[in-house]
Amino acid sequence: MRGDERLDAEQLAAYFTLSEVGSLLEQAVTQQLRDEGDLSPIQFKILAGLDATPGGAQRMTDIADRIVYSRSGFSYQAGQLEQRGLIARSPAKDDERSTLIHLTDAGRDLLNRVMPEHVALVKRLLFDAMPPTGMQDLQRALGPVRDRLREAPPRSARPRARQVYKKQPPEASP
Amino acid sequence: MRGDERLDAEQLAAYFTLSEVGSLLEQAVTQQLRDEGDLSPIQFKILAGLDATPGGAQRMTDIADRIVYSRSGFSYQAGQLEQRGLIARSPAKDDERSTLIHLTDAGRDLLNRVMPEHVALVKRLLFDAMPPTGMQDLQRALGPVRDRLREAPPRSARPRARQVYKKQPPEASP
DNA sequence: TATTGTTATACTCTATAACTATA
DNA sequence: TATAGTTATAGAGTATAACAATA
Repeated sequence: MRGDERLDAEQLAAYFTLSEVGSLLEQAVTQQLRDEGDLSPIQFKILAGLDATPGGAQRMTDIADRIVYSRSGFSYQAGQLEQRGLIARSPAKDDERSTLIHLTDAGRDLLNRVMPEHVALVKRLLFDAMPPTGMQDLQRALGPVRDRLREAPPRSARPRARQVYKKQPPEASP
Repeated sequence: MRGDERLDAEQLAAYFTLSEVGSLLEQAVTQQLRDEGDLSPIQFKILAGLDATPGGAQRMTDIADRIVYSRSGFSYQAGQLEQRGLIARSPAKDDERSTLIHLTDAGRDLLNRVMPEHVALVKRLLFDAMPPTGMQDLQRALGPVRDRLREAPPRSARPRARQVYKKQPPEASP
C-alpha cells in the first residue's frame, strides 16, 4: 500500500466542487430533456450522436461502445426510440450481422426542437456563472484527465462471455 | 427568443470535456463502489454524509434534500441500508414525526474500508493526470457555478402534493 | 470459433399517490 | 391544515445469459 494515495485539502475541495457541479447540472439537464422532449439523457445522447455523424448512420455496437452501454441495454433503448419513430434501423451491406441506425426526420425534428433549449440551459447554468477565464481553466485542468480516461476505456461491452459449452440444466447434482 | 443563448466553440468544447470527464469518472467510481463495498453511489453518499455529521445523526428529510432525492426513494434506500445493518433509525425527541438516522459500527467499518480505495481511485484518475494548477483552475472555474446552482435548489421533494379531497374511485363514470 | 444483435429474465431503482401519525 | 415518514404499485432501465444468424 502506497502512502501517497490520499487527497490534500485542496484536492478534496476541487473534487467536491466537480462532483457537485456535475450532479446538479446533470439533474437540471435530465429534467429539462424529460420535460421538453420526453427523452432520457441517454436517448438524447444517442440522437445527438447520430445527428453529428457525417454519414448519418452508425453500427449499434459502435454507438453502444461510445456511450458506454451494454449491448442489451442499447437494444432496449433503440427499440424505444424506434417505436417512437425517432430512429430507424437498416442492415449493413458489408456485414450482414450488423445493423445501422440513423435518425428519421421526426428524430431530427425533435432534436432540433430540444437542442436550443438544452444549449440555453447549459449556457445559463454553467457559463453565465463562470468567470471569463473559466473555459480555458476547465480545458487546462480537465483536458489531460479526459485524455487519460479515454486511454483506459471502461469498455461498455466487456469481453462478451464466450460461448459456453452447453447449457447446464440447473438441476440438483445427481 | 434571445439571440445570445448559444455556445461558442470554446464553450462547447469545455462543456463536452466536463461532461465526458464527469461520466467516465462516475462510471469508474460506481463500479469500484459496487465491487469493493456492494454500494451504489447514492448509498455511499448517504453513508459518507452521515459519517461527516458532527452529531452523527440526521433527519431523513434533511438527508433526502441534501442528496436530491424523493422521500420514498430515500425510504427505500434507508431500508436497504438498515437491512444490511449499516445504519439505524431512532425517533427524534423534539419532533415525534421525525426519524433520525445514524451509522452503525458496521456501517462505519464498511466506510472505513471502502473510503481509502475510493480516494485512491479519484487521485489516480483525476489528480494524477491533472496539471499542478488544476485544482485552482477547477475552483476558479466551477466554484461560482456551484454557488449559483445551490441558490436555485432543485428541491428533491417538490412541494408535496397537498392532501387531496378524497380518493376518487377509478370506476367508469355513471 | 468469434461476433452482431436480440430476447427472456430477474433485479434495482424511481416516482406517485395514498396512508398514518404527529404538529 | 401541514409535515414526516412509510408503503403499494407500477414503470423504466439495466445486466446476464442464452440464442440465431453471419463472419
